Amino acid sequence: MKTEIFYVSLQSFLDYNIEFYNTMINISLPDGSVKQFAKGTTALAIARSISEGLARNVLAAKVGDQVWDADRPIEQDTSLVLYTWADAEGKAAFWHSSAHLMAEAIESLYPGVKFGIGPHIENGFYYDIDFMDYAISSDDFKKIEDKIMELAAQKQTFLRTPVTKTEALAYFTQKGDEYKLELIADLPEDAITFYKTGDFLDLCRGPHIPDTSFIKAFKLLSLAGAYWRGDEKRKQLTRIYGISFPKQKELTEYLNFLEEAKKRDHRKIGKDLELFMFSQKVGGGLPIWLPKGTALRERLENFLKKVQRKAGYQQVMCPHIGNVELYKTSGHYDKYGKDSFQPINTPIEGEQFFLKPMNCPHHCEIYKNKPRSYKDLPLRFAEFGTVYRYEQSGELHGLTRVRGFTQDDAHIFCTPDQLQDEFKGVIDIILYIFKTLDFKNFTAQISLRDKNDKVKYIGSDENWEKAEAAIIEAAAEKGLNTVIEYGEAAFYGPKLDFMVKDAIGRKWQLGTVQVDYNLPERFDLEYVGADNQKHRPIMIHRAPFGSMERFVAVLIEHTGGKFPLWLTPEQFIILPISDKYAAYANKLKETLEAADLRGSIDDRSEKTGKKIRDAELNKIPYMLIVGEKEEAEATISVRKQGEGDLGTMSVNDFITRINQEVNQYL
RNA sequence: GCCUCUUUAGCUCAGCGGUAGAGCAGCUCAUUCGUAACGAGCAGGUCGUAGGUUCAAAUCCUAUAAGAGGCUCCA
Repeated sequence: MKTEIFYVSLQSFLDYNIEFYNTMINISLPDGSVKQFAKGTTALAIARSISEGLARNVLAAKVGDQVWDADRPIEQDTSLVLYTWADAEGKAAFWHSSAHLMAEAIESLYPGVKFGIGPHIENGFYYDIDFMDYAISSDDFKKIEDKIMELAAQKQTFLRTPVTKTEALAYFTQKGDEYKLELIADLPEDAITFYKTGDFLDLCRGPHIPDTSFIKAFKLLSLAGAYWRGDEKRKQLTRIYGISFPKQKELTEYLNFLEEAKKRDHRKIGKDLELFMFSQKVGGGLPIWLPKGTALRERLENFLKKVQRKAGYQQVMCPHIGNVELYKTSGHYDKYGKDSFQPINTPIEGEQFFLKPMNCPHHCEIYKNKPRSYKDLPLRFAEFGTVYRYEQSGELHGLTRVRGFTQDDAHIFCTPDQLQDEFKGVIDIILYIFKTLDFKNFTAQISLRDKNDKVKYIGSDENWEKAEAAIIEAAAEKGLNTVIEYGEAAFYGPKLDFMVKDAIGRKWQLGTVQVDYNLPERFDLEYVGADNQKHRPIMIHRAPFGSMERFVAVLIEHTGGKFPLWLTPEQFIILPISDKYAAYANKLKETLEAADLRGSIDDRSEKTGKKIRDAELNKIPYMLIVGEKEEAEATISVRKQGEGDLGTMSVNDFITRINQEVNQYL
C-alpha cells in the first residue's frame, strides 16, 4: 500500500521531469551573475559546474525565497544561494537530517516506536519519541550511535515525495503513529511531503542534505522527558538530544567546549570561591550568600544605586509580606493564589498575609500615600526587593532559578507623554551596566500584542499603540539590535527584555522593562493634570539586572570568577616570603586599606610557590610578595593573576595603578 | 510536578556481592622558604535515607530525599 503511493507519485514526478527536460532556465547567483541551466537541474549540479569541491560541501540551497534540498530539481528561473556547513541554514539541514538518521536507527533497533517531532536546535537536534514498552536509558546510546554510523556510511539519500493529505493520513494510520496524524491534521492540503531515508519514512517539510555520508561524527547527548506539544496534560515522550558533525575533529572540539564550559558553571565557581551556598535544611532554591558573595553583591547594588540616584530615582523599602487584600486588589491573588506559597495566618485575628511575589503592589501604595500632581511626575521608586515565588522543585537551578530572590526593582509612574523618554532613560541604564560589565553578547526582545487577538489585553487601544510605538522608537534610537515578538506581551502591557547567554549557551532573561496599564487601574492611581482633571498615570516596571541572583550567576559564568577589579571581593593578597616579614605585611595592609583597597594576608607557613598557586586558583587579582628586599626598600613585588610577575613597585604606584583600573569604568 | 541520570571523607573521585580507598583540604610536627603544589605523621565515612533479597550489600531490588540535564513555567 505505502510503496504504491510512492511509486505513483515518483513516477508522475519523473514523467514531469522528462517532459520538460530540454528547456533551459536562468539562475541568478549571489555574485550577481546569471547562468543558464537545463530545466530540472539541481543546486548540487550547479555547484558542481562551479567546482567539484563546492559540490562536495553543499548541504542545502536557497531557491527563490525557500530553503531547498540541494538535489531537488529546479523548474524555473530563480535565484540561488548555496549553503554549506559554514551557513546556519546548512547546519540546520545537516542536524535536521541527523535527527532523521537517528530516528531511522532507533526504528530499526526498537520496532514499533512512535515518533513526535525531531527538529534541529541551536546546537544539534532532538527527536521526541514514544518508546512504548521499551525501557530506554543512556546506556543504550552506544548501541544507537553504532547503528547510526553504520547507516550513515551507507550513503542513504533523503528521498522527497509530495503526497496528498489523504495519502499522508493513510500511511500513518496504517503505521499507527497518532502523533504524526495529529501533525498532518494541522497541515494545509497541498504542502505535505514525505522524506525517506533507508527504511525510515517521515513526514517532513525538509530540506535535507544530499546523503547520509556527510555525517561523519555523531553523539547522543542526553535523554529527557518532553510533553507532547509542550502540554503538561498530555503524554510525555522521550526526547533524545544529539549532535553531529561533518568531521570527527569538530565533534571532539565541541565536547571539549562543553567540558570547558562546565568549569565556568556558576554553581561550581560559587562553591569554589565561597560566594554562596545552599542548605537542604534551609530549603531548596533558597540561596545563602556567603561573606565574599555578599561583598560582591553589595558592590553591585551600590553601583546601581549610584547610577539610579543620578537618574532621578528614589530608594524605598517595603516589608516582605503583604496582606491578602493587597494581592486581591493587584489581581495577583487570582493569578497566583493556588500555585504559590501558601498564605501566612495570624494566630488570633485570623489575618492572611502572602510572601510578596513582586514589589509593584507595595509601590502602588506608596504612590497612593498622597495626592499626586502632574508636576510630581515622573516618580521613580526603586527598591532591592526580595520576593518569593513557588517554583516546581525540578525547576530550581543554581542561582538562575530560585524560590527567593532580590529584584533590582523600580517602578516609574509617568504620564503617557513621558513614556518614551522614561523608556529611553531605562535603556540607557541597562546599556551602561552591560558596558561596564563587558556584556557584549546580549539580545533585546520587544514583546508586543498579538495583532489578531487584541481583546485579551487590558488598556485602551490608543494607549497600547502609543506604548508599543514608544518602545520601538526608543529601542531604535538607542541603536538596540532587537527582535519583535508578537503575542509575547504581558496582558497588562508591552515589554522589552534583555537576554544574555551563560557558559553553555543557554539564554537567560536579565534586564526587563515593562509597561503596565493594569495596576494603575486596579489601584485607582491618579494625578491631577494641568487641566485640573484627574488622570491615570502609566506605570513602568524595570529591573536592569533582573535579579541579583541571576545576574551574579551570569556574571560568574562570563568572567569565570575573575571579576572586574572594582567588584571583586578581594583585590589583593599579601604573600610574605616568611613570617619574618609579618610586621611589614601588616603595615602594608593598613596602608592599602587606608587607600580604600581591600585584601588580606596569607600568613601560613607555606612556601611562596604554594601561596601563589592558591591565590591564583582563588582568582585574586593582585598578589603582593614581600620579603627582605621589599621591606628594606619599602616596596612591593606585584604579580597579576593569570598574567604573572609585574616586577617591583612602590606602594603608592600600586595604589595609583589600582585606582586607575577601577576608575576606567566607573 | 514529569522523564533520564547521579548521590561513597569538607572537596574531586575510585571501588560495583566477601573486613571502606586515593589525592587535595584539615590538624600536629618539622621547615622560614622569592613568583603555580617541601616533607613526616594524625584524624576524618553507620557509602543520601528507609525497607527487602542474600551466609554476606557501598555493590542487587523497592520506596523515599536531594542534586544534574531536559519538559512546562518564569527574573
